[in-house]
Amino acid sequence: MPTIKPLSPSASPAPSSPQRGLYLRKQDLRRGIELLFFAYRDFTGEADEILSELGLGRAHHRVIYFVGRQPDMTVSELLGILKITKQSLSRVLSHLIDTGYIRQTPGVRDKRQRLLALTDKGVALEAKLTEVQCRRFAAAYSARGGDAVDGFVKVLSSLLDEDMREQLRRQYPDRID
Amino acid sequence: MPTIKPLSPSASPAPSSPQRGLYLRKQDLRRGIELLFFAYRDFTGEADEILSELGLGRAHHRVIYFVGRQPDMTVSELLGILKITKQSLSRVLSHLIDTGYIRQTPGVRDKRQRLLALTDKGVALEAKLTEVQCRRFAAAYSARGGDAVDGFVKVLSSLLDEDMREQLRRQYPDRID
DNA sequence: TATGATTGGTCAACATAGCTGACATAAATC
DNA sequence: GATTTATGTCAGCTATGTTGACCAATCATA
Repeated sequence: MPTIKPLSPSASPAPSSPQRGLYLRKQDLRRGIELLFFAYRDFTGEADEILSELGLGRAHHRVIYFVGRQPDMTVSELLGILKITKQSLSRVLSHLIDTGYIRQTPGVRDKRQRLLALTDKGVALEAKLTEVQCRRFAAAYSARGGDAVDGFVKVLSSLLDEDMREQLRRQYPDRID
Repeated sequence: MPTIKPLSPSASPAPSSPQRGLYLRKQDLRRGIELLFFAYRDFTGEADEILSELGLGRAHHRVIYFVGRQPDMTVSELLGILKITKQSLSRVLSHLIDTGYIRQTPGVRDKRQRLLALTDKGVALEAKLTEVQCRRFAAAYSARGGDAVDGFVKVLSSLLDEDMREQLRRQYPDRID
């Protein structure tokens, strides 16, 4: 059983020390980096398993997730969220349309647009995937409480690129940040 | 500034409290899911750019990072952390050895082992990459303060698979969790 | 109305980074 | 001596990203 050894010992002052910026020591920053990596990997793991049984991957999940979140979104909007090329999206999106998870309808205001929405089959899969991920988040949130959740959200949003923060600010106008 | 919604009462509420889990609403959980996705993507973006100029990818970064963190680790240990196949690791690791970022020395206790360590060139790259990532974390941590950092770390660690949490508990014996 | 910009799609080729399976070698262990 | 362990390697497959070129329908406007 491989294990990770502790980082080299430090002066390790008391965690409750009033010293400002104590959490900015190199090893604390590295701990954050590592936690983000491991947490992201574990977080996506469960959904990945469900998806692979259906012959789908994480890229399909992202499309299903965001289309489910905002029905009748345009391809442009989706590209703007995912920040991948339209060729990459096309491969995945075409497959989801062919296999009946997503349907397209021409835009009303602008007939060039293809408005994306989940089919019933898509809704069912989205619900299943979001449920396992929400369950993990709910467990973590419950275990740590509202103040921790608040800090979690704050720090994550500060890790974003500035333009992404702006984008999310518009998306969640009533939330902290 | 938009109104900040009270996410929860400060101290652990009674399980029967009507305010319990206010932050467990579906939309708050989805916000967490999305933030984690966007933050992870943005977080890795900067390092990815540096790497691509050197003809390296994120997989190389992970190897360099963890070898730098724990010099003379074995291949098995690295596999246990990364949780990829040895064939996947081999491709990346061989390249890093060929290009002089990592060196191998036979184990002393067990001569089958190949102990991995960074060369000077590897140390320099690791420092550069870790520096940009630490800078981003330091900015986020400073902006939000110690309580937020504390919550961030707590929630992230609760998002981990149980075996991973156990592994990290051994790694950071003196930290919260 | 003619022109140019926008929205979306497609084909081809390529790179990275995961995977499985089979097999090899040296060293440790029983 | 036989078996297990640590590591490496070959071959091939898959998923998901990239560039570049090009096309069609529609919209906006000079």
